Amino acid sequence: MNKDAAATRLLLVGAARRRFAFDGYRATTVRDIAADAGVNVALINRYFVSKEGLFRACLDRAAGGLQPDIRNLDRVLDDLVDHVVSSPTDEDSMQLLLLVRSTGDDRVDVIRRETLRHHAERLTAAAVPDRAGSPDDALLVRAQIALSVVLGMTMMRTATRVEPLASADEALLRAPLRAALHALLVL
Amino acid sequence: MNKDAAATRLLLVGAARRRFAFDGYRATTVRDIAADAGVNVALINRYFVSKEGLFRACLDRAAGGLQPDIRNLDRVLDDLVDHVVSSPTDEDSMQLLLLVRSTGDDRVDVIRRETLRHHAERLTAAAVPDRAGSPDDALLVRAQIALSVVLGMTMMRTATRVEPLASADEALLRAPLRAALHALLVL
Amino acid sequence: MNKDAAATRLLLVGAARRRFAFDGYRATTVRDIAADAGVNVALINRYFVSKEGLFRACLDRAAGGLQPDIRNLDRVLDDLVDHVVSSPTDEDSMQLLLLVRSTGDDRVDVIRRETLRHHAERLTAAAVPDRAGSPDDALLVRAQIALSVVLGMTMMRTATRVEPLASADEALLRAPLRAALHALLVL
Amino acid sequence: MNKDAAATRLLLVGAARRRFAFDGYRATTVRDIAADAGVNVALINRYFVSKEGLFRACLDRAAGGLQPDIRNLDRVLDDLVDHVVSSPTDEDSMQLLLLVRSTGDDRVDVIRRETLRHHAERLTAAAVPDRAGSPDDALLVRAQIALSVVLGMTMMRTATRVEPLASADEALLRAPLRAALHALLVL
DNA sequence: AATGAATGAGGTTTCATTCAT
DNA sequence: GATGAATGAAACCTCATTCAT
Repeated sequence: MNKDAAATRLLLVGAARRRFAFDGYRATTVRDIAADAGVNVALINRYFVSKEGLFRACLDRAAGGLQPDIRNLDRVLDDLVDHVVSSPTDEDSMQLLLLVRSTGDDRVDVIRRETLRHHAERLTAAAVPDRAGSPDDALLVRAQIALSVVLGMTMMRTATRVEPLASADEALLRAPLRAALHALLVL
Repeated sequence: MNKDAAATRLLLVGAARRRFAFDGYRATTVRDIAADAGVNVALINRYFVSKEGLFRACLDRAAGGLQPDIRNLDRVLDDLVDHVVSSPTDEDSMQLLLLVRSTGDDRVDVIRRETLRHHAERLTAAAVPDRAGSPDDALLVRAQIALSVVLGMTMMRTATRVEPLASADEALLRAPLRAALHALLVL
Repeated sequence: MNKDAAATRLLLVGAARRRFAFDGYRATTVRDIAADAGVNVALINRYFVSKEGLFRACLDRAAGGLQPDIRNLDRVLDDLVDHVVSSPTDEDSMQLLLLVRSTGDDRVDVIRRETLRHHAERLTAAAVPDRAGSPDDALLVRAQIALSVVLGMTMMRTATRVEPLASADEALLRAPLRAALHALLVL
Repeated sequence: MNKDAAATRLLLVGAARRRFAFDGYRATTVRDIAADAGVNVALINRYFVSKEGLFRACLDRAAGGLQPDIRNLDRVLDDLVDHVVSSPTDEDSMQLLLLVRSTGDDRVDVIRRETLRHHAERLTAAAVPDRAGSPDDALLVRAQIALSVVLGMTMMRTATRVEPLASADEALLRAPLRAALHALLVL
């Protein structure tokens, strides 16, 4: 019995992120999460009020990752590629998946969409620094397509687990992925 | 009160495809599907044994779509692009989404993965006709990344509905999407 | 297995009225009610949406009873007395108890209070027919005190079961009860 | 952080009486009581073993109130009337309510019934002093009906809050209430 | 003595499925 | 063949209580 509340919360959020990202919101039960975290189910409600509250907490942390705040487009592309190639193993790789997992609650949906839009705006800022303030739709669409690539691949590799993509070596992934992103973001 | 069994089955599969693709497997209830189809709930079990059986029937039909059986790579790329731009409105646009919706049943998962792999092989065949019989992993990976692009965008447009991507005009989508696919499949 | 929906609803409402009146809203579980009615628990939600919906349905029926729509005050007093003396055995005797059982839901509380007030107004109309339209507070208070007597005794006899009151013979109850009501309503 | 155990107990019993009387036993949570008392929840179990133990402690104190140990019937009637008119505000007014709040535990029920019966006997002693030792059922029933009046009105005024009764002025209540009690207890 | 963390039992509700007409 | 009724399993959540500090 661990008597550290903060640690327990982290345990729960960690377990929840994995389950939500991998199995989807509806398919994961709070008992699954609690079992993974090794704590009692009731603590989910105690600390996060509801299953949805726990999901929201996962989103909050997820919003932190995938932050390309550098002005160097090359570095940004590298980050995106890194994000994908590390996907089945890395902790952060599930953050993007969380953003497409629906809970059925409208307020959560709004947060999800805003977060995704925010990421896209950051990408456009990196791609066309001089027009950073007011990106037009054409640019945003390109950025969001780029995010779609990352998202689609992460799904295929982690959730759907299609071979050979899922267990493909880093060497096989980097070149084509970078080519695709390059075609989208470098004008 | 439709006395034509075959027609009822079609009605159910149609409604189920929409629901499964859009809301996910767990989030859609058989009552939703039956209501959409305008038939009695019990008929789902009568005709498809179980909810999972209905999903399997949707997969069977889904496997039929997205068949690039032409040897012309240009046409194939056009088909993929068409698939995406028609996504929120078109009936067939949800077929790919079905392939990433998990049911929790392992046997269904196998079918899903095989279908996706099959699609990838067809894509490689179109890309490199002379090596059609035995594609190497590098080619398959490229094809699956291409599918990931289509898949990721379809999710963003239909399920997640991120703007401006979701309601972007065809004119804004075609060029970047085609560029990305070109970078992936044309060597 | 009874396949008559209307009959099942009646069964449930009947069992619920007894339980709610006797044990109180919070103390009665939907499983208790379903067991008493001899039907499956899920039917409560099917037919009445929620436990609270079932309670509301009980209130609706309860509102029908205890209707002294006769202009003869003597008859009205007799009715009230009858209501009390029949209390532990009679079906209708629990209707007044329902009106003081709180659910915690504010909307239900409003209904309860309105129903009680409505009963009081009817009583005043019987007591002072010529001022039926606009009873003043003094009259309403007297009527509500009379209702309190009926209510208090019903509680004591059915829920609390204090002896000798609970099993007191009709002969012992009528005279004092009627005297009290007379003192309240006959000016 | 009160270091005085006795004071903490009083705080808890006070808060519990209010909650139990007003909301009922099942509807009040031990956390509510602890919060009202401003102490930690675990102390309820520490000092009173269980929620039921706390209720029992409330009953013990409640038994002390409403003691018409005077031989003057007029004074006794005044006390009863006072008890009712002071009901929404006064601390002691909830003591009678406690006596009709069931916990579901049979042993507690016995205590409750005995306490109520005891009160009735005291009333008969005041009404007919010469037969104080062995009251017959007819007298006890009259006394218990009188208690029912007080109880019913207290419920209507505090728990159900029916208007105009709940906020009726003392002047409007005294006369009819005394008339009813007089009809019951003065032979 | 007091507190916050943790637990387990039990409550309501949802939902896929089966039964009977 | 089709329908509404009925069922049981399981999900989320609440809450009294116990544990460890």
